[in-house]
Amino acid sequence: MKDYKTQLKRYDLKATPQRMFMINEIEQKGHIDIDNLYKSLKNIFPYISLATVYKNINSMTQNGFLSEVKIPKLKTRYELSKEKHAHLFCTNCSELKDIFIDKQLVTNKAAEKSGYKINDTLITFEGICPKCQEKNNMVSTETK
Amino acid sequence: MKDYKTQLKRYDLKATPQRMFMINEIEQKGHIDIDNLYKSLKNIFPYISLATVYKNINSMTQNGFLSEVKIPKLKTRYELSKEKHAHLFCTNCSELKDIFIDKQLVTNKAAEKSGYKINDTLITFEGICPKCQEKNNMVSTETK
DNA sequence: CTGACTGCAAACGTTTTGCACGGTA
DNA sequence: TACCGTGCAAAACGTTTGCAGTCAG
Repeated sequence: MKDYKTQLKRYDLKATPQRMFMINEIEQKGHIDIDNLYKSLKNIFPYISLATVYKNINSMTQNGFLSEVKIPKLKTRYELSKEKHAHLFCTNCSELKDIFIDKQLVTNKAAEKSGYKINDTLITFEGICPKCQEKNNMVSTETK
Repeated sequence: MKDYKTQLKRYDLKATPQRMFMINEIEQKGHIDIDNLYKSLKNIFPYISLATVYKNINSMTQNGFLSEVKIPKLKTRYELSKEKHAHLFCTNCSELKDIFIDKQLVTNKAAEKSGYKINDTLITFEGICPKCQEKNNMVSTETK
């Protein structure tokens, strides 16, 4: 567990217990949406307000401490900002994972073809994760 | 202008005037959000209801006739479903453009590294479009 | 001690729903 | 003619705001 306090200070945010636990929860889960975050927080702070969760998500997202991850047909999830990466989304179990790959080639190609000056490349791969592939195989074997 | 009527029939949807114009508008604009679509429709159908727009967007999105385009910090925009492509988004003027590039290489790399069976690769490039680059240069030249 | 943060309640904006009428096939 | 689609109004949902009290620095 990293030194969130110092990081928050850098963003002029106070290290309240609610906020500390929010960050901890986001790091543990990797990616989480507002509802699930709120539910987790309720276990520790029964009187926490949804408004507080929103206010903190917003303040931490605005200054770049957190990032939004938007995927079609899915509620927005949040993650700690980290070095550039892509996302893997399992359309079967909804798992969302980071993957670190080199985007340089495809980015260069797009820049060349379009004339855009590209500052960021967002990639989400949708498919079936290894675990779900296994499960599907077991099922199709059973039903033979 | 393509034969929307036949396409709609394939999806068991009736070709109402409202729906036909929605599709036409989406094709013209390329990508559009609910609000702007509603405003355009009002010009032709002054009594059209927002509920109708939502209902049609939903029915046409569910069966794949339309696709959602979600970009961080932006309202969801809709486009006609078409062959796989990526998106270019200008963070200066908010233009959203299609770009047809080969995603095979980066997709293969991700599949190999992760073990996922990848069915779709969503890519959005964020940057500055050629027009805005020009404008910026003119400004910086003027103020020299 | 002071300003930022919290919880609560109300406000606000967006999306969905139910219903009676009208239009497409 | 039979339903699906429309418009309207209300409901439901998600998010933001204002305020008074509390806590971190």
